[in-house]
Amino acid sequence: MTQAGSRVSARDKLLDAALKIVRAKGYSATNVDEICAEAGVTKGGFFHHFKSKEDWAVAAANHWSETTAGLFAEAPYHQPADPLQRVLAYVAFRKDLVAGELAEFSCLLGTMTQEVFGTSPAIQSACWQGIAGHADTLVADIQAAMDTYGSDGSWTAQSLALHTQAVLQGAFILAKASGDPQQAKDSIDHLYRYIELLFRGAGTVDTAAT
Amino acid sequence: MTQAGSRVSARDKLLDAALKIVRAKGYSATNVDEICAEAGVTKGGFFHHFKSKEDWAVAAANHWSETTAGLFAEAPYHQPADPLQRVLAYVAFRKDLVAGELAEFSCLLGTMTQEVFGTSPAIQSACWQGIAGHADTLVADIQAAMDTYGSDGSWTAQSLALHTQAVLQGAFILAKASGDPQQAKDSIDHLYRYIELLFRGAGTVDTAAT
DNA sequence: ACGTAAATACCGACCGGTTGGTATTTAAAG
DNA sequence: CTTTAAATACCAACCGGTCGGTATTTACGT
Repeated sequence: MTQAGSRVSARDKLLDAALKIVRAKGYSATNVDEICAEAGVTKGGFFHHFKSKEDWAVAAANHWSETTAGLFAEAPYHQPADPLQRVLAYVAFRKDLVAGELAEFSCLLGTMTQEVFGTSPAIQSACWQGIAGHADTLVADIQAAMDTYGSDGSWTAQSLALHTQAVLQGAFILAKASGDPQQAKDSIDHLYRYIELLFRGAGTVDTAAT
Repeated sequence: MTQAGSRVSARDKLLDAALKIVRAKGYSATNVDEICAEAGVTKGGFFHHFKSKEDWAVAAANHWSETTAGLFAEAPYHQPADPLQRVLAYVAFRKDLVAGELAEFSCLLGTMTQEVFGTSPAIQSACWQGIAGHADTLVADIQAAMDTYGSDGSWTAQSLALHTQAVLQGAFILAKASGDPQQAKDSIDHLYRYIELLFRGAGTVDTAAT
């Protein structure tokens, strides 16, 4: 509702600041002054755009969901003709994203969820929508793989899609606890192997996750 | 005002309060007054036993690790003669623990890790020691299963043990985000299936996870 | 095209309740 | 009498949020 091309609005800068600060310090430990300093905006500007810190967090969660949705939509893992290969390529892509600083590759939604699930239904809901919405983007490929290669009927495409998100979130926690990103990669390797095994005997080309 | 009867020290009550409050609200959002109120101790008592809130959190993390270690040591999943069955029974046991309120079955260490990994090395370290130490209790059984039934050499017992913890932590996040414990159970089912598949063809008795 | 009024964006000083932590005091134990 | 445990009173910094005001854009009548 504002904003032509060049200059970035204060609102956007405040939203971008969330990605950086909240992932590094968590939601509660992040104070408004700090957000403003990071964004180069004053407190008055903050409360002009958001009626509360909670309101800002909800907007930040949605902003994150939209931003990452764009990133994943254009990622190369959609290229393989085989649906199973697309799913495996997704997992490999997620593993590749694990690089650099911990706060840079972890998920804003998972980080906030733990802190607010009992105190802020609004933020919690925004986080869940983002996570579940992202998982939904995997369902079609998983289902296609099930249709193509068969499955034993003991699980659904959606539950596997959500499981991938659980593994990723858990992988981030191990990385944060240990201080070692490799810890996350190791867990993602297990996820990759699991999906291979689910379709083993089918036409898996078997590209090992390095 | 010494309590007659069930003589629990103020220190222990403060530590127990951590389990309840931190898991429900997170570390940063938990304030000392609230801890004291929950424990039935005054602020003076709190700072008599802990030199700071951070010090208390470190003690709480260690307290948690010790308490749960006792719980798991005496749990029935060690009974099966077959090592693979013991591992699977462990996963099933973890699934059974998912019951009641979210804050009651989730992990204190995973919850705190996300908030403090960038700000408190002391708490972070205590969390990692607890998680890694618990994972270590699974390594012998996993290794024995590998020795008994073979493995393709692409993964280690320790990495699988840590992966189980990653899945559990991630499962808790999905449960918290969605507000539905079943979300966690579904993910744990996938973990169970993964371990079965890793040893498929071996002497798996195949007890389906309900 | 132009003046103007209203809306929007943004600023920064300030407020009052909260928070982690301290200083002092009292109670009980050995 | 000394040590340890725990309570009361208190504080200074902090933090989310408010408020009055200014700069900039948009809407519109003429």
